[in-house]
Amino acid sequence: MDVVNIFLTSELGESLDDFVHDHRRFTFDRLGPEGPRRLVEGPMWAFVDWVMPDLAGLEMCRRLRADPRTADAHVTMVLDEDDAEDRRRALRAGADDYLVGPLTRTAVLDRVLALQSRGSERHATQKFELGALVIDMAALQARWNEVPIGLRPNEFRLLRFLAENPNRVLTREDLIAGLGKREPPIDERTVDVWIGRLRRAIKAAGGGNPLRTVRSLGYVFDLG
Amino acid sequence: MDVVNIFLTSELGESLDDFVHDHRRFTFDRLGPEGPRRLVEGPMWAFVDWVMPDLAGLEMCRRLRADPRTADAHVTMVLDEDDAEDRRRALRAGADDYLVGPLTRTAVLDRVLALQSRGSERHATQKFELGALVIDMAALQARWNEVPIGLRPNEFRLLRFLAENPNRVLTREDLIAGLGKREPPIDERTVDVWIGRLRRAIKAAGGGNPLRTVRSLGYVFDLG
DNA sequence: AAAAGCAGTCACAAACGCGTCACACGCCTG
DNA sequence: CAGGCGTGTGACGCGTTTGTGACTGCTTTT
Repeated sequence: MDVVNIFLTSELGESLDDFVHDHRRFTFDRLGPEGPRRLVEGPMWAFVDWVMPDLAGLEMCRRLRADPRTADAHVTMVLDEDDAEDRRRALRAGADDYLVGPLTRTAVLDRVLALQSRGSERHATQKFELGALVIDMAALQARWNEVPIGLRPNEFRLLRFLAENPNRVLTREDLIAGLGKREPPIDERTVDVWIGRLRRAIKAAGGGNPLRTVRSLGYVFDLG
Repeated sequence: MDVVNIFLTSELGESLDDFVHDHRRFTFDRLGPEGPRRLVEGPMWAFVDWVMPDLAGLEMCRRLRADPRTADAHVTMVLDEDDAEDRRRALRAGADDYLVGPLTRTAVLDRVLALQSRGSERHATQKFELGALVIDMAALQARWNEVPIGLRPNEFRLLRFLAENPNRVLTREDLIAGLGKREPPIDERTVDVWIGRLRRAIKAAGGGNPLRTVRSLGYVFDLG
């Protein structure tokens, strides 16, 4: 299930903690002058006050838009009063929406729930997570506990295929076919070398050995 | 001097011909169902009616955003009445701005002149900041730690497209398509030369190398 | 205990992919 | 029209990747 991340510029975040506790799908964080503190996954909403302690709200809006981490967040500006000129400026600065009046708990939740129910289409970046191992299909990169694993193209494909069929013995034939190698027919013993290289790469990144050998049959990606 | 290109969905274009004649800085063209007819250089504005003969205005908005030729145009939607829900939909479909009421000659000119004079307050997609790298779409210039990078047009477009999809492997095919090159079909190996030239230009400005090669797949703009 | 079967590892040659250069073509400018 | 600039392409060379055979050590079978 996707987690919804909400960033706020006001103190309201703390008063929402109980709500977060009850609804684990939500995450709240307060926006500092530099933008979001954490890098998050999933849908994001930002609520930006027109006036902020260290920074004008408009400038914050622009920074959120300029920062690729938050470029596609839904930004709602909070205006003091319903002034047409302010509204225009907010939209121009990159806000998607605005909200008039003080930032209250119900106002935030209403807005988020309303927008969420409207099923916004988001580009779902494919990403596997198998314990400490994360396979990022967009960046074509694998990490073990956030440590990048230096994989060669074939090794990456192999790891991906194994991770897609966890807890299942894959024969050498399966693996060769799974990597789309047809021509010329690959010697099955070559798979052993692939596995060896993949294991070494994972170990070099400080990882364990999720690849178990099943004698006379093949290999398994062990989950848990 | 830059020419300002304006696209319209209504018949208004013809009645603006005299104005164009007097002010050679402006170019008007009517938007067909497929998007702009001509490929133009320089700042672009598009005015899209809420209702269009062959296509819903919202769909046109999305197409303008999706088409790399017009992705950074300033899109203003023309609403029939000031409905909050319509406004929201327009903005979500990619519009930068909206305008209530019929599309008249003065309304168009006012809007364009107002936005143009307001140079600094542009939509956020006009300025990226990725660490030391800043891409200023308005000035069509990139800087590394404030040092301008001498980029040729194609290199600028390439950098822009890469920076818009950070941490994501883009195949040579993606890049060719992303730069809107169709005719004649570009040899994929040409992309290597583009990348090489772009890297050299960045290095010449004292910059690092944010462009990572992913062997046998493509290139990534590395963020952080 | 010997023999056969199986997997891990190494070294190496061939193939592959990429960076780079020089050149040709088209375009605009003076 | 000459010259400069931007750009696409073929060609060359280098480093990396990868499939394979050989050797080794462990396990199972006879």
